[in-house]
Amino acid sequence: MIADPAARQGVPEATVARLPQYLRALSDLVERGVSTVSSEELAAAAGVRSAKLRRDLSHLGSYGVRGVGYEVAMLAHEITRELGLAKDWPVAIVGLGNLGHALAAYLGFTTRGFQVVALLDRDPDVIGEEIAGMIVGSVDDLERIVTERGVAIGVIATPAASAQEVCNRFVAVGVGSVLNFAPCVLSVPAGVDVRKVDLSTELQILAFHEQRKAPAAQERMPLLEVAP
Amino acid sequence: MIADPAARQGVPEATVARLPQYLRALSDLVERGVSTVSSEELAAAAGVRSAKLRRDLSHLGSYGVRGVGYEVAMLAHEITRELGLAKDWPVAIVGLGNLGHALAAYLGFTTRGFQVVALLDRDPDVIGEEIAGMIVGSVDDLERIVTERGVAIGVIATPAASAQEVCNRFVAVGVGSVLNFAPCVLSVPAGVDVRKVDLSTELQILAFHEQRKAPAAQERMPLLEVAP
DNA sequence: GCGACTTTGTGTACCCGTTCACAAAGCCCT
DNA sequence: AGGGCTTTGTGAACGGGTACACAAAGTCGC
Repeated sequence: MIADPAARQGVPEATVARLPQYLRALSDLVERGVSTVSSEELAAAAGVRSAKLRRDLSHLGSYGVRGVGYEVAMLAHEITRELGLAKDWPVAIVGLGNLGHALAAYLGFTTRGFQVVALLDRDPDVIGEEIAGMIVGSVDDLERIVTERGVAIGVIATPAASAQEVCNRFVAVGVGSVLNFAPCVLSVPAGVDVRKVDLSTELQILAFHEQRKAPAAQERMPLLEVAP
Repeated sequence: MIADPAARQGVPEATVARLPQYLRALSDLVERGVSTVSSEELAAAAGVRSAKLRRDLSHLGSYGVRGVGYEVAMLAHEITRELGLAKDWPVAIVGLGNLGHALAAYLGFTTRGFQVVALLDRDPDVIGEEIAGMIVGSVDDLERIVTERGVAIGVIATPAASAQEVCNRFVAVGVGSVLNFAPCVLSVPAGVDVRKVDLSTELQILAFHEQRKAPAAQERMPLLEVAP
């Protein structure tokens, strides 16, 4: 029942990327009133192999009891803390077209660990509009608002042409993490994290695999023969 | 100037995931009228190292001329073909809340290689609405519409509770690739591809890194000292 | 026509992450 | 109290992907 004495340097990036999934699965279990879960069960709920789950959790410390499993509430708490979600992070969203609108609604209601504290757009028709209980401000005030409200994470949902400029302004006033929905690469100084979500990229990857499957009449591909 | 004689078995998954970015960078170059590009330049535009770019392209075949670089239009064409985007893939979107709405608008106008051929929802208030030039149909007609219109790629933007059911129905009528925006894991039979896009997961990963940076008053972390 | 220069394509070494398989460790039942 | 059962945590082997560095291959100037 010792906490985490020495495991505190360096959780692998691949593990970090899966922690949110584990956390979601654990939340489901909490709601269903389950108090204990084995690595096998939790792994199934999160869509991974149990060995991988155990390896991942071992990087956080040694929660879990041999012969029994993990205590759901306690593990959820530990992952929450590890991810830095014990308190809410102030988030600003720039660009409130269709996508920005959806993001504002989604983050405003669904997600724990974050609080949308600013919605900013360039279009005068959009400025002043109320979305998810918050008034859209002008992107001209970005620096002031970000500073005042202590924004640490910026979400960019503008067209690609504006994304780099918005990003630069975010970084200049101390935003350390950027989530980019614009279809372009952003340059940032070292120490700033950028993650990119790109719908067409995902679809194109699917298209690649789909093409391999369908024996469409465009190329010979005697890759493998399946019994008919 | 030989095409691709033997390189046709097995492009690594990591390479496939980057091809869309290369394609986008190449499209930008085409618009700017650039006709030739070196691996160094293209890599910079796509945000990767040149060695990685060359290794990736070598998996497609040997386009590119030593001492000169790659012909932009030709390389773009080859990547397009490799990704299976030579023709448009018919796509269906299920769930037209805020996010589905944004996706429909985005795919309807921006993206090449795909054509939205069906918008489906369960809510009678949404059915019949026009979004991006297309009328929303009833999810009850999913099987008929998907079959009639030859949908190969399904996009799920429903609440998590409905996602698995929609997915099952997609798979049952032959949809081979699913893009899932619902925050849950989907079970599919072998041979079906699922990709997941999850906004809160991305934010949580950023929060993790942000927590490591900010010397917030919650844990000792003398990770690195920067000159003030 | 040839030499110098540029840039690709790749052999090689390395590193991160995954998987296997099992010993260590705790609980439960008798 | 102790043996057997269950499940964790991890050493070790493996595999895919990345980075380095350079030889092969082509262009351009003279």
